[in-house]
Amino acid sequence: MTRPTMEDVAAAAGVSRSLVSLVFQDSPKVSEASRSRVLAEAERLGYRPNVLARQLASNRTRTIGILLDDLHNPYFADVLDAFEAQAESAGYRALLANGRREGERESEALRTFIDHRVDGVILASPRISDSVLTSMSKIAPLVCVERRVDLPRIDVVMHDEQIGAQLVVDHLVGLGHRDIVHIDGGSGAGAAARRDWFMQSMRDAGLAASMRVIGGEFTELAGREAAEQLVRGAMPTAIYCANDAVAAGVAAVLQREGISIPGDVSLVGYDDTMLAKLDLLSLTSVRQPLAEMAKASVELINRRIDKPRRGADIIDIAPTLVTRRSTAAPRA
Amino acid sequence: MTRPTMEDVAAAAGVSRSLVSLVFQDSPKVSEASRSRVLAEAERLGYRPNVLARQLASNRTRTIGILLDDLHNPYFADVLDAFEAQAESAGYRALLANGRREGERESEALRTFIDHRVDGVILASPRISDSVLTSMSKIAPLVCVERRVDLPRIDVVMHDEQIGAQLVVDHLVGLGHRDIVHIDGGSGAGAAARRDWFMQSMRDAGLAASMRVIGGEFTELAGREAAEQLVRGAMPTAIYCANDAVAAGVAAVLQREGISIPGDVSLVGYDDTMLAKLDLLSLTSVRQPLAEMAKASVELINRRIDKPRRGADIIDIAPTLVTRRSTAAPRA
DNA sequence: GCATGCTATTGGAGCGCTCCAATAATTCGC
DNA sequence: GCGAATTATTGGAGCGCTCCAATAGCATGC
Repeated sequence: MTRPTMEDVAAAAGVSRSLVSLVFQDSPKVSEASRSRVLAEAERLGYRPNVLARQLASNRTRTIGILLDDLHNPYFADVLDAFEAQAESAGYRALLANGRREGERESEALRTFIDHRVDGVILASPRISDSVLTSMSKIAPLVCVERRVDLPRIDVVMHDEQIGAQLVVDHLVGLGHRDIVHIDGGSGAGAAARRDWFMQSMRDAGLAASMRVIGGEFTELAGREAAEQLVRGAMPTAIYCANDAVAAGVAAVLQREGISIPGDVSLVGYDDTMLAKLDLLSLTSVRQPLAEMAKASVELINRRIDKPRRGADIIDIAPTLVTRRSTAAPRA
Repeated sequence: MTRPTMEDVAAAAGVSRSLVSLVFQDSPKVSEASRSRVLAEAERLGYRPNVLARQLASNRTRTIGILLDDLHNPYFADVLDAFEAQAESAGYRALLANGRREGERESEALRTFIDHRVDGVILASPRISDSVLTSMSKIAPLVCVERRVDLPRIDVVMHDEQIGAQLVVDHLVGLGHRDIVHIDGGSGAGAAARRDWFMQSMRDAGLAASMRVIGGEFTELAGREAAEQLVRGAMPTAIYCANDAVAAGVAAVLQREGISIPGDVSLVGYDDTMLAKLDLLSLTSVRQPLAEMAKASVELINRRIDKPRRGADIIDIAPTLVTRRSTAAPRA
């Protein structure tokens, strides 16, 4: 299993190793004749450049690390798609890691990225402590997505929670709902902002009196528990959930109780994941502008590579609402 | 952002670079005094070994590539968990890649792994052509999971489809079902085996006459289409789906038609993904023995590193059935 | 025909590490 | 207390590449 090196290709093509190197760097100052001869020999020998050696010599890996909090959450599969595509179109290779919802594991993965000399790291909803983030940010450019850190050299990309809340409330109020409950994400990342903007939007709509918030978490189980509570007490006409998983839990309880969606209650989720698209749920949900967020993130990394000591940027991008069958006008 | 090297640590600790190298390899032949001095200086300088240089010099990366067909399918998140954990406990680092259900992309990702000199690659349900597999297998050890290739040097790990089918049929027949429909996975990987063993199990149960198969695919949409067909024709008492996504599609149609699960029809899925666990579905499903499969895969890679020219192994591992609320005795 | 300015090619140093053979320091038996 | 055996440390070559300064080749202009 010993593989050919540049030296071998050079010898076969009757040129120097340097020339072969230039060919594989797509250098314009190689004659057409040499280029094609080298490529032909490389092909014949089955030569592929050794990325490790290349990276070591050039001190540039052209690789971005993408750290995802939880690959079990279908939302992160969407995040991955968008970010991987952006990294690639900017000429980077993407390395993935799975944080499994533990700050400790995430820190470990971040260190692994740094050991591999990635040019930058994108952290999606990270749980890593500020102190680890700070020390790592001195070594490589870091971008936090969907977590609003306030640290000297770390850029942040968010989707605009205020607009998300407004879209939901406007949609529901437009349909005629007044009695709206929000099941929140508890202490999860972004949960507080989501809840606060819901309340603000309700107040703006003049519905401060009829708004309610139930404590939850970003899980299906939390959705079931919150729904049990509602079923036993006063049902609203619409339920706005912290994410799609919560909405799935709510739907399960409502179905069991014979409460129809959207006939009796309208249901709204957040993140527009695969769950929302299931025909079983067909859930109205807020879609994050992942493509734009990804684009902004990669640009921020490029900017920080050029200018490492720049102050931190915070970028907010507007989400959209995807309406499906889970919302309708309330019963008259 | 210039980082300290071994040389710097050696100078600071007053020893040679070789000694520092030995310390970071956990060599037993370093005196306790030197070891602690070196580690202290490394810590003080914030030194971390350059993985690239290490890998280049040692010609061993201690890294395994894990190639997943589709990160949007929650099944692969489970696969990832199991395989990543196994790789790590065997002392490997795991690199991930997302094939996005396209053979071409998967080939590209496989090449990237190979360029990075991974010690081996685990391919989960790959769509890569046999010719690419063959040529890559000459460069690095490859293990195919859940795809039964028959190529000289490529080991295969499968879960046992025959047992899976038997578990399902035995469970349903045990509950009293006789009229059972299978919605198959069409041309998807493993679909044929799943269908064939269903038919065989039905025959073994003496139900050859009442078994039915409907053509489908491994998607929710396919499940809805198949269910529409059943609703318009003769409903069975139990439906066994090629995977959980298909079952979710079936459930959506049945719910809309007011057909109760499991009151009117029992429903069984496959893969025991997050979908099956949703309370909304609470789906009886076949669970693949991912931990064992992962363990076997890593062992096969180790064996092939030691003995590259070994014949190909095929390993089958028995799945289990997870029963939930979607199955019950048929109406009398 | 010869300096001039090109462009195409080359050799060598160096990236940060590992590994090996050689050397230095320590321990042990008697 | 001395050589042998053992243990700890070192220098140097080499992994496969990039990058730079130096050189070779070659058409121009006069």
